[in-house]
Amino acid sequence: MDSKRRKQDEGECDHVSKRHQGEKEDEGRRSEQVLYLVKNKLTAKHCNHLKSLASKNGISVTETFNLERVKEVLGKSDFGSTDVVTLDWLTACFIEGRYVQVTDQYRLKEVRTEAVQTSEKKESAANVAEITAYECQRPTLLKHHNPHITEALELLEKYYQFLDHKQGDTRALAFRQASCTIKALPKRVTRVEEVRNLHRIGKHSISVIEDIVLHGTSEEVEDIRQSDWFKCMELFTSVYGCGPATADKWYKKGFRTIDEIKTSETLELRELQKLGLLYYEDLSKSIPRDEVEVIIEIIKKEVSECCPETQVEAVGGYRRGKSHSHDVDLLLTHKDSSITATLLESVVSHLKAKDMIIHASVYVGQNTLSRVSETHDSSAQPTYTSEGQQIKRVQFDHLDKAFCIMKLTRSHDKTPLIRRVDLIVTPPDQYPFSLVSWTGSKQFNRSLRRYSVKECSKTVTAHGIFDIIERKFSTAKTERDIFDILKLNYLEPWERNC
DNA sequence: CTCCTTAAC
DNA sequence: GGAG
DNA sequence: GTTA
Ligand SMILES: Nc1nc2c(ncn2[C@H]2C[C@H](O)[C@@H](COP(=O)(O)OP(=O)(O)OP(=O)(O)O)O2)c(=O)[nH]1
Ligand SMILES: [Mg+2]
Ligand SMILES: [Mg+2]
Repeated sequence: MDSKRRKQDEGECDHVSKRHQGEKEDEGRRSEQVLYLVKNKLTAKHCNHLKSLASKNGISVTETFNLERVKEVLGKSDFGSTDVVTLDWLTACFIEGRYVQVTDQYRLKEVRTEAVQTSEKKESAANVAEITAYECQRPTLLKHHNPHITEALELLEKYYQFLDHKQGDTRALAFRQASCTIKALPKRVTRVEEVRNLHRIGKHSISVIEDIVLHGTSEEVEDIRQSDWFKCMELFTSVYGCGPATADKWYKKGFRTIDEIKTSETLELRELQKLGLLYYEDLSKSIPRDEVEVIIEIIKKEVSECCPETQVEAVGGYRRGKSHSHDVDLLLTHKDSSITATLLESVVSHLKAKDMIIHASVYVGQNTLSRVSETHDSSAQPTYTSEGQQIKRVQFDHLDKAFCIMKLTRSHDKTPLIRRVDLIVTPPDQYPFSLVSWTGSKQFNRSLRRYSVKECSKTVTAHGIFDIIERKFSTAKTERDIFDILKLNYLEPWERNC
C-alpha cells in the first residue's frame, strides 16, 4: 500500500470498520471481531489483494461495503462498538504480522460522507483534522467551524502585510497559513490544547487563539483593529492602485480620509490611483453573487457577438463559491489557437466600441515585446509603447490579460454598474493551467507552487508545468490531469478556499 | 540558519 | 511567524 | 511598487 497516497487521502478514503463482539480487545480475541472492508476508491483487484493478505494474517474479512451501506450501518444504533480506521491500521497489522491495538493514529480523522457527518452524536471524536504540510493537499471549504478565530488570524495577516511591506510578506504568510490550518478543523475549538501542536500554529498564533477561546476576543487583535494607523491603511489600500507603501506615505503626510486624498492639491497620484479614486464609491462595493452572474451574462453576450465560439468561464472567487467578490474574473479560450492569439484585442476593442470599458491595463503573455495601457475616451486609437525599439507584433506575443474598469448596463435603464473585471485569454493547450491558476485561491496557488517545487521538482505557472530535472513541459487537458501530474488528490474549486 | 509563488507592467 |  |  502506498502510504503517501494514503496520507493525502482526506475524507473520502477507503477504510475499514472493525466491530468488537466481545467487550475487550487484545491479540487473543481477534476471532471475535468482524472486519468490514469499505471499498470506495479501491479497485476490485486491490480489494481482493487486501482480503487475501488479511486472511494470511488471521484476520477474516466478513463483508465489503460500498458507501451507501456504510451510511446505513453508521446511522444505526450501536456504532459505539465500531472503530473506523484507515488502511494504515491494516497495513500496520500486515507489517507486524499480528493484530495491532487501535489507537487514534489509525482512526479515520474526518469522514466526508454526509450520513456520517450528520450522525454526530458521538462526543469522543478528537478535534484533529489531517493537517497536511501543504494547503493544496487537503480540502479547504468556505464554511468551517472557527470563523471567529480565522478572522482574527487574517486580520493579523493583513496587519503584517502593512507593517512589513518593505521586507516582504513572510510574517503575514505565517498567519494566513495558521488560519488555513484552523479552517481544516472538524469542530469548534473549545480548549487551546486542541490546537497547540498543529502544523503552522506557533506560539504567537496560540496566544491569540487562547485569548479568543477564553474571552471571546484577543486584546492584541482588537487593539490593532481599532488603531488609527490600521484603519487608515485598510481604507487607503482599498483604493485600486494604492498598496501598503503608498497608503503609509499618505498616512505619514497626515491624510486620514478618502476625501482628503481626493481634494488634495499637492499629492502626486499615479494614473491608476486617480482612476481608483474617481470610481472609489463603485469599486469599493463588494459584488454579490447574483450581480456577478448578471455581469457574466452581459459580457458573454458581447463576446459571442464579436468572437463567436469563444468559451467564457467565470473563475476567481466566484468559481470557488464565494458569496461576494471584489471583481469578476473571466477566462476566455477558443479551440482554434490562431484565434486566441488575437482574441483579447478583439474583445477589448469591441467592448470599448460599445463604451463598456472605462479603462484597461493590458498585458502580454510570456514573450513580452509590447505593451498598451490607456484610458478610453472613445475617440483615440490604442497607443502602443515600447522601450526604445520599434514595436513588432509576433505571432506568439499575444495579449493575455486585461484588468478593466467596466461600465455595465443592466437591461432597461437602470443606473450602470462600474465594476472591476479581469479578462484573461488562454490558448487551448494552456487552458487547464490557466483555469487552476485563475481559480485560486491565492493561498492555494502559493501552496501548490511551493509543493510542486519542493516535492515534485516542477514549477507551476498559469501557462504550464515545467519539470526542472527533465527540462520538459507537461501537457494536460483537464484540471484533474494537473492534480495527477503533481500526485495530489483532486480538489473541487470550492475546496480550494485556503 | 534559510526559506517562504510567480509573473506582468 | 513557523518549519525543517 | 502594484496588480492578478
Ligand atoms: N499565482 C498567483 N495567483 C494569484 C495571486 N493573486 C491572485 N491570484 C489568482 C488566484 C485568484 O483566485 C485569482 C483572481 O484573483 P482576485 O484578486 O480576483 O481574487 P479572488 O477572485 O480569489 O477573490 P475576490 O475577487 O477578491 O473576491 O487570481 C498571486 O499573488 N499569485
Ligand atoms: Mg476575483
Ligand atoms: Mg481578479
